[in-house]
Amino acid sequence: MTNDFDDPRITAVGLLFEAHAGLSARFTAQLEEHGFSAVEFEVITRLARSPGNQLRMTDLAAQTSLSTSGVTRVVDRMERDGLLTRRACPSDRRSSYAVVTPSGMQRLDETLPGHLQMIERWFTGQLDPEALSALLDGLRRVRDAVHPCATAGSTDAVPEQETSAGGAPRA
Amino acid sequence: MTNDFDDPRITAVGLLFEAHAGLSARFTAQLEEHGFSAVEFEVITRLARSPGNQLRMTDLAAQTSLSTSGVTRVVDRMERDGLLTRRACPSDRRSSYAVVTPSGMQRLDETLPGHLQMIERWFTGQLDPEALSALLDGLRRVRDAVHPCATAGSTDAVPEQETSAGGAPRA
DNA sequence: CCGCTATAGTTGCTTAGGCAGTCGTTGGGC
DNA sequence: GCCCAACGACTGCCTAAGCAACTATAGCGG
Repeated sequence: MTNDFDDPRITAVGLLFEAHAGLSARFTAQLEEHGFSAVEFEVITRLARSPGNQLRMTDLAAQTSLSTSGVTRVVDRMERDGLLTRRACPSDRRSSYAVVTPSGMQRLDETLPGHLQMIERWFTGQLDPEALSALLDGLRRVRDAVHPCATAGSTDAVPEQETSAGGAPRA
Repeated sequence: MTNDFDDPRITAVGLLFEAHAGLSARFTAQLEEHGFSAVEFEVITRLARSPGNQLRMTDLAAQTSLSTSGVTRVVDRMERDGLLTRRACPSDRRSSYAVVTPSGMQRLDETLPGHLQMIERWFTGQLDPEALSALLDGLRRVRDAVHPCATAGSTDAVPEQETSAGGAPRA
């Protein structure tokens, strides 16, 4: 059999993907304790850090890796659960906003500290500061290269904010 | 609003997840040109690098991040497409092997060079050697920490092989 | 040797999410 | 002011995949 499967490039990808999968699993477990799926948590987080705790559906789709129909459905669920509300956009009657409800903010506040602990425990705390920053530098380079322009979202509205989870200002 | 959302830990995770998402998207596009989904490619790769180009269904489930029922269905599809076959396990009549067919190997051989190019183009080639190895070191540390023991798979059969995509021997 | 528990694989049911098509809205060209 | 292409959101239909239930086998204890 061809041994191309042992190529170091494959190994590298394997490492990245497994680290991602492992972290995802840990996070998912903790988030579920608070009634969030990973997607829901991402959605509510993106909303919560946006001005007015709201975003237009399309922009939300751009910032998450969901399609617009995916966003419609997630917001449906979260609205049903009382975490979000839809609000009509006054300036464009086609658009609507997804807004975090007080109850949603509360759930998020309850969830966040634990989530940060998980990140520290399984990710950032695993490395000494310089190793961590080397890792992040590398990731940033890769991220910028593959940047699907998907995560950037609402690009014309906030051109320089990049990803906002890995935005230039502090990353 | 609480500004915990700007926490550098969140940023770090964002970076890792976005790099992953971006690479996934690139790879998926290229793999689809050869008729593979990402999952199918992972499955056939794991099989192809196993002795005899085969694995028991359970071991395959352990090595991929699929459940056993997930594996059943993927193998169903790939068998239907002529890429794999099921073979009864002589020593345990409950088990069955998934085996890569010659046709499957051929498709894989056609796909692999392009895939390696994609990896190089979007990932490993983005960094100079030392930055890359720093990145990989960091990822390995994280991966080992979160190691879900899922990707390790067939642990009792091949205890030291780790993940085989990021195995110790060469990673 | 018999039965009991654990294991391998499959299947029914359910949910998530994508694509493509629809409907209402907008804004530019004339 | 009118028309039409583009856009935002939503819905129908489909596939993927997980959980739990089920079947068949294995291997151990008595």
